Amino acid sequence: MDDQRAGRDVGVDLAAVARLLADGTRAAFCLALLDGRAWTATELARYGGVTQSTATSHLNLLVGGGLLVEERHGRHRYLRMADRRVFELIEGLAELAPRQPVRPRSLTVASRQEALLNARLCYDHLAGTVALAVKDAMVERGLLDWGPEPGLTEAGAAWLAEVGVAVPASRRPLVRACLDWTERRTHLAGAVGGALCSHLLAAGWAKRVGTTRALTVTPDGRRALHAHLGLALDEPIR
Amino acid sequence: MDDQRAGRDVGVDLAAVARLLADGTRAAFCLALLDGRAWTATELARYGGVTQSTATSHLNLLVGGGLLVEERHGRHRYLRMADRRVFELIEGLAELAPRQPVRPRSLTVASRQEALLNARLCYDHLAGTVALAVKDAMVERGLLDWGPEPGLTEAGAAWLAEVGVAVPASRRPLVRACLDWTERRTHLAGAVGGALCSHLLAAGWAKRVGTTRALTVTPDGRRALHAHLGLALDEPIR
DNA sequence: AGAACGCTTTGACGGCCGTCGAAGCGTAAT
DNA sequence: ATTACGCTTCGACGGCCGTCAAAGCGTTCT
Repeated sequence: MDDQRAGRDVGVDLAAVARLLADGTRAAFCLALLDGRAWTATELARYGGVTQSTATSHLNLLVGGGLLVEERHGRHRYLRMADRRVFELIEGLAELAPRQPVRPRSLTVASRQEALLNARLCYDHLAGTVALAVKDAMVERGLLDWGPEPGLTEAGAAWLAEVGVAVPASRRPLVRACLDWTERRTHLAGAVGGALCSHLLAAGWAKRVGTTRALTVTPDGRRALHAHLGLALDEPIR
Repeated sequence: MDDQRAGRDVGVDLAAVARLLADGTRAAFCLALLDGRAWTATELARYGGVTQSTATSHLNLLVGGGLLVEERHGRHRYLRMADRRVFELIEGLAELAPRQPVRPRSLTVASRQEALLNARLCYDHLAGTVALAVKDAMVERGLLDWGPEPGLTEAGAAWLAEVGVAVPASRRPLVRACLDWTERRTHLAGAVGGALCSHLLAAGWAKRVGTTRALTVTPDGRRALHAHLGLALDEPIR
């Protein structure tokens, strides 16, 4: 009997899916897409540090394997996660993955990494540990509902007005939960998240680090967050 | 700038874990180990259709990567899943994996493991033909959603309460699809699967056969399954 | 003591696949 | 029309890794 090869005849090809994520570049793409947004092929190529041709072949594989879905608009190819199950798969992998304490090649790179983990832009809102702290504090104070369907409370609306955050009216949902790929928790997105982040920058409470997506909270910002949210942020390690 | 390679410096090495499962032989090993038992290296080699030396190197990788744990007893090397997270990872992969049509198994092989095929423990829940029958009946009665994203319906929650199954609250997903390596189909896992199985044993509806993973459904159990699910189980062939 | 068994090590072979540059194609901007 | 841009295709290179046979080591059986 060729029952000997039974293991290879299993009706499900696990390895085919795993192989899609077994490459560093493709894994990096998926980690980037964990933010739930749609990225263009070029953005992903740059993020992964590969040429466009390389990115194209990777993206073909990921789309063909059903992990990503694409939308063509003009000369752009937008890519996003196909399914909630894919999010969960990536999360499961991340849980078991070895954490490499990021090997700093230079001090500037190291501090930039630090800043990225601490606070950064995710689309148009705040991400990183600071974002999580802000969200937690807002939930704590009853400004946000953070159940299965996140929303802004009345107290939250009043608080925004008091702080001076104007939320532009749009069809965009007020509050959304965005998954953070460094912390693997959700932070505040949606119209409120965007407006709050704009205010942080406009009021000089946070500044962008160079041209990257990294942010630093200014001393003014720390004072303001403490005053309005009772938040005590540590000095960034420099 | 070397911000270009930002995606590669993320502190989590997803690809390292995925690479462990990206090989057909290693994937076959993991599918075999999905039954929660400890297999010897030789059993796995035979199951995967490779030589012992090949199996050794694969097992070293899987143990080194933290997916499996080993126990040495005399000249035997026993291997089993390291963690519940590993089970869930494999299940998650199986959900997304391409399905190949199952080719019919020979009668001799089919009758050989009749007892195991009928009902057995898979990790902490029920597996085998009985498990499939239970799952199918639950889906039939609208107690479970069994689409791409399996879930418990309201009727399902009510049914559990009526039957007397208490599902402990945890971060664990309520309902999961677990791949059955004998049937090549998915059965009920997750918190509900575990709780249901506990109840079967606690209520005397099923009993373990000796110290193995095999189960028999008691007459009481058959009556109960018929009453609650309209399930007509045949007498076990023995 | 001797034989059988389970597993590991070593070395060599072969194939798969990720990478790039260059050229090509279609869309959008000027 | 012309240019720029985003993406794809092609061909070639190179490295990684899964595979086996054979020899070796330690344990258990007779």
